[in-house]
Amino acid sequence: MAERSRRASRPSGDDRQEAILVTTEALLQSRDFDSLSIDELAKGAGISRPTFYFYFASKEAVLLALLDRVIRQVEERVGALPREFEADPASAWRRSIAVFIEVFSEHRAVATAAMSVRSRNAEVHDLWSRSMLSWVDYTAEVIEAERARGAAPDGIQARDLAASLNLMNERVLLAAATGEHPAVTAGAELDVLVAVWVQSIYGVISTSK
Amino acid sequence: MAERSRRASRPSGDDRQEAILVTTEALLQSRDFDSLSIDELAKGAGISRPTFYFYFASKEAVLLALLDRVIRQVEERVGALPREFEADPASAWRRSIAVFIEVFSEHRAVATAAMSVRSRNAEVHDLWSRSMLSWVDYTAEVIEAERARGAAPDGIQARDLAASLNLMNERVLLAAATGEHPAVTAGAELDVLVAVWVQSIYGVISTSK
DNA sequence: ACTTCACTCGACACGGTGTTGAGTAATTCG
DNA sequence: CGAATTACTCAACACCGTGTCGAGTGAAGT
Repeated sequence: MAERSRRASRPSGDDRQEAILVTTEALLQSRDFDSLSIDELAKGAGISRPTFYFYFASKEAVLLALLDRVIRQVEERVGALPREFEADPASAWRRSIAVFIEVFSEHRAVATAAMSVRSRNAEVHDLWSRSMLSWVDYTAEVIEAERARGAAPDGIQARDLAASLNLMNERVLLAAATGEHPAVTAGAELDVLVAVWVQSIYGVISTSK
Repeated sequence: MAERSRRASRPSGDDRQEAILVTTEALLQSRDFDSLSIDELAKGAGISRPTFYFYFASKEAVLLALLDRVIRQVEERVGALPREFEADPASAWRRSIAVFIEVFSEHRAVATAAMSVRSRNAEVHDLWSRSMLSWVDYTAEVIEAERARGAAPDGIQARDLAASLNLMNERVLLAAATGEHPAVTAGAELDVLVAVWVQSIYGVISTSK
């Protein structure tokens, strides 16, 4: 929108804003979000602390901007996926879940920082909530469609199932990203998650005692 | 162990320690853990801020003590449960999961505070991790036993499945406790979680296209 | 009686946050 | 072209919460 700086003696505002974002994500690779001081982010971007406040209201606001980019990326990639569950449902679910895993691990630092800040910061919480909500909606919709066409058996509320599965993914991927214990075997996350999803959406209990 | 205070003019150390714990859990009912200052906890227990440090090294240490009690309670109650999966596996799983839900909601405030602090505090993180680990171990053991006796079909690693399911429970219950969105329909948590557990442990995919 | 031990707090130093107010360099406008 | 405006910058300050230090106090043990 803005036609900017044609050879400015000091870097333009957009550059500095970007520099703050880049510095923050870089520092986040090796450091805890909480341990970052605004002074560090400012210094990293080549500005003073007060100047930082010209661009962002707080370090949480920086994280919010970073998280927003990551979420947009997931949305883009998930949106680009074909919605074909008829032929091979397991593969279709697998493709969707794979997108999360990819983006989550590409931006591990931002994702884990966001998860840890979520409980204290309303904006981060809301942004994440809203995305989760849209993924849960999508999941519930597909489950209902699968039940309608007879591919999946009826059971608990589709929306509750969808919420549980999505929350499971969030937590399992977070555990994997931070190297927590317990966690799913490294590298097996996709297989394991898909197995639970498919099992609980399409599975029936074998009554053979 | 210690034979204490027979009529002391000032309250005994144990009383004050307890007062800090009580005050903290009380404040946590209505307030964010982060928003609590040590001064408030001290004032609430009728002591000065420096005196607080005589009893606890930080407010995180108070939370750690509180969390420890909650975890012990879960362990006690789960340990008291009969381990009889043969006759009615679904009910057996349901009983175990129900214990978590009960204790979790009885001490909602402590549980949610602990979850939000976990990422910043190694001791809280480790304490919780250790408990999760023991629950995952137990779950994996039972799954393997169920597979061995032919009640459950083989599938992904029992330990990975156990980890995923336990992490799902943690996250779903946290979402419920904090009134997040998305969350499972209030009151339906137990049914939903049991459904997913049973389905993914015992279920087989209906191959009827 | 004096020593020791458990406990208490006033006062301080420190570190991080957010704001204020004065300044400078490009840009726009008459 | 020169003046006003806009965009940006930072030194300095006020504030708040943390953690520590060192001097106390009173009960219990010897």
